[in-house]
Amino acid sequence: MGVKISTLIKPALTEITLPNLLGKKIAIDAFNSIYQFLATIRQPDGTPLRDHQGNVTSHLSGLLFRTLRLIENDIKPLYVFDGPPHELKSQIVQERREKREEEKHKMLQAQDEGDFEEAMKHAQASSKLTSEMIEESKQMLNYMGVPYIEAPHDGEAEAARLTNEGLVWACSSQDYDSLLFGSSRLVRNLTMSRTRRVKGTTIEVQIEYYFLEKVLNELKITREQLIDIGILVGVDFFPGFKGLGEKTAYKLIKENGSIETIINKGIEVRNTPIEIDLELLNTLRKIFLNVKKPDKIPNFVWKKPDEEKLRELLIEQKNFSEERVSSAIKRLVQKKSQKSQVNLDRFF
DNA sequence: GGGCAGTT
DNA sequence: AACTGCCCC
Repeated sequence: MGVKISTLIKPALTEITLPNLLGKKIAIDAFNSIYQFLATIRQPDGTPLRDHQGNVTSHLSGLLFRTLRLIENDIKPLYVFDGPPHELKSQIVQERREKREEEKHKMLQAQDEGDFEEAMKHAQASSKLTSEMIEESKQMLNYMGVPYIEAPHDGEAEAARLTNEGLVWACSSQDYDSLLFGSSRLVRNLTMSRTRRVKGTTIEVQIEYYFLEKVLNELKITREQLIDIGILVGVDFFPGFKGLGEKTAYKLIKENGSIETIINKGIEVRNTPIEIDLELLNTLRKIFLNVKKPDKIPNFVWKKPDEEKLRELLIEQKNFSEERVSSAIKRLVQKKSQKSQVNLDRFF
């Protein structure tokens, strides 16, 4: 659950395709990506893919084939995992845990009643990434020869830092938080652009590219003000204010400049004055503005896959079909076809 | 989400 | 070649 500013920053959106990212290193928010696979790769009644022992394997299937797709398009993925969370995040995490429990009940109920569509909805909302899933994802990436790092704290913060240090070209996540962390470039929907079926209707899914400078120029605000907007609507470290969405938050910041002014003027939203402890406000801003550097500079390389280990993990342990794994490995090892460079100078 | 085969 | 539907584990 990232910061809800999608409508606000839409005017700064640039649509791109995979060939536009040819040769680029991309820091992928691992947690966000793996969670997405776990939530979406399911049978029509909401049941995820499982191995013979009943362990969920949806995340591995998604991660394997997505990563493969990127490599085939000459994109260099680097997965960034979350490190220990900030103490302010724990509270929000607890709330999400409770919400998941509720959703699980609703899913089981819907399955009993035979309402598969309803079951699917709640199955997705009750998805939980376990530490085992994280560990085996790392292991598989290792065998694939794809690098990953663990962030000092927030994965998106580290991905933003890597982008701004020039160690990768952009970061990729479905959430917009990396922009608050100052990332100059954010890529969303990092997948083959194609039509997808959502609730009976087909929609075109395009890769989205956001350039922070363009976002700030369009909105005519500073990054500090973008962070204030985030705090008002809610971020991973603070729930925001009830009834205060992105439109109102933008209007308030545009008119008043900062949260302090809003507080001082005693501005009310839905008959409730906006109040936040100034020390907390300062702490929240610092989380986004002073991203901690890791103790040692991350060193990442893309290697040849370990075919034997990959086969052992996926075929023997996770019961993937031999044919699928063999073809995946073949694609992984094969010298990538030379793709024509698509000039994007006018955007970048 | 992505592979793949069957269809137009 | 584009599109649809089913399956993957």
